[in-house]
Amino acid sequence: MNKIPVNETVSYLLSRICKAHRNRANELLATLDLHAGQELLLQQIHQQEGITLNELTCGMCVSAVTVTRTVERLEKNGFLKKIRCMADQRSVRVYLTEKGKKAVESVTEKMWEELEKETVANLSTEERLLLKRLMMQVLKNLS
Amino acid sequence: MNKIPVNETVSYLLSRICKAHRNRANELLATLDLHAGQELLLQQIHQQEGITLNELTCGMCVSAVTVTRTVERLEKNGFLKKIRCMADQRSVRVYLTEKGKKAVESVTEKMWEELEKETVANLSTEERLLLKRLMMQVLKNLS
DNA sequence: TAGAAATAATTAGCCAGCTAAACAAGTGGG
DNA sequence: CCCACTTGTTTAGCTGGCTAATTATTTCTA
Repeated sequence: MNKIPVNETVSYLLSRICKAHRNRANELLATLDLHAGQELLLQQIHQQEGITLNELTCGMCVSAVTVTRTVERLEKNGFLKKIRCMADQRSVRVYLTEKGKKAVESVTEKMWEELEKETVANLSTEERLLLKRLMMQVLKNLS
Repeated sequence: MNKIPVNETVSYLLSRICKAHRNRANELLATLDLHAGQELLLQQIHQQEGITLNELTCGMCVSAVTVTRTVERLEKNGFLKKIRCMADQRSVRVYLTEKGKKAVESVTEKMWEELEKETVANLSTEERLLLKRLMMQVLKNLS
């Protein structure tokens, strides 16, 4: 490392992209009454009805607290409901409401595809694959 | 777009990397008593003594509220001090303390370089340049 | 010159993220 | 069986992010 200025590093570029990406996601999600991160949680629940908070914590790679609170807010807004598990009283299972199911559909069609389209715009198919490969290496480095 | 599963998109990969990168940054910054984002703010101030909050807002690409609050916390923790500008009573100028100046040095040597090294590990010089180019396109797409 | 418009910062409240600690339930070994 | 240990969730409090509204100051226009 030869003292590259901070603002010319991959890290700096990453933090800038992260912010821009998240902001764009939030813009697209606003029309669905959702916040960045919630949509992925809803999709996880959609893939596994009755998933536990613990499973969500692992699947989302976030802390248990974050899951608890996000789920709380989504329940309050009518997207899901939590039910304590009778087989294991420590566990809470989560189920989508009709509103939640509709939201998941909208997330996929109106939000995620649009976000992805914008994110990889002006990149050829080859460049997209290349970008993915490099990014996977970065993710591996940081995990 | 041919209905790529969400978890195979560049966007999803991005959000995962963002989280991992930010967490790693926070780990490295914890020893310096700083939080992700604060270090870049301190560096901006270091580059321009007496920078205004408004200039920081533009330079950091964040909201004025975020700058106000982060600066508040950094002042409280002794890294900087704010002084209202006499020429324009609306403005606040920010100056690093000795503690703040030392922190900026440490940020560069003990945190940012380490983070960058880990982020681009296992990538050749060519791959790094390529990654930067592709990422710049992504940033441009999202801005 | 006076008042409207613009500007800089702050307040209030919402969000996802985190660590540490606490609480309740479950497990397993002596 | 009993209790130490583990597990799942929640509480408490901190952070950077945001929007909308507010306050004080400055600028601009008629």
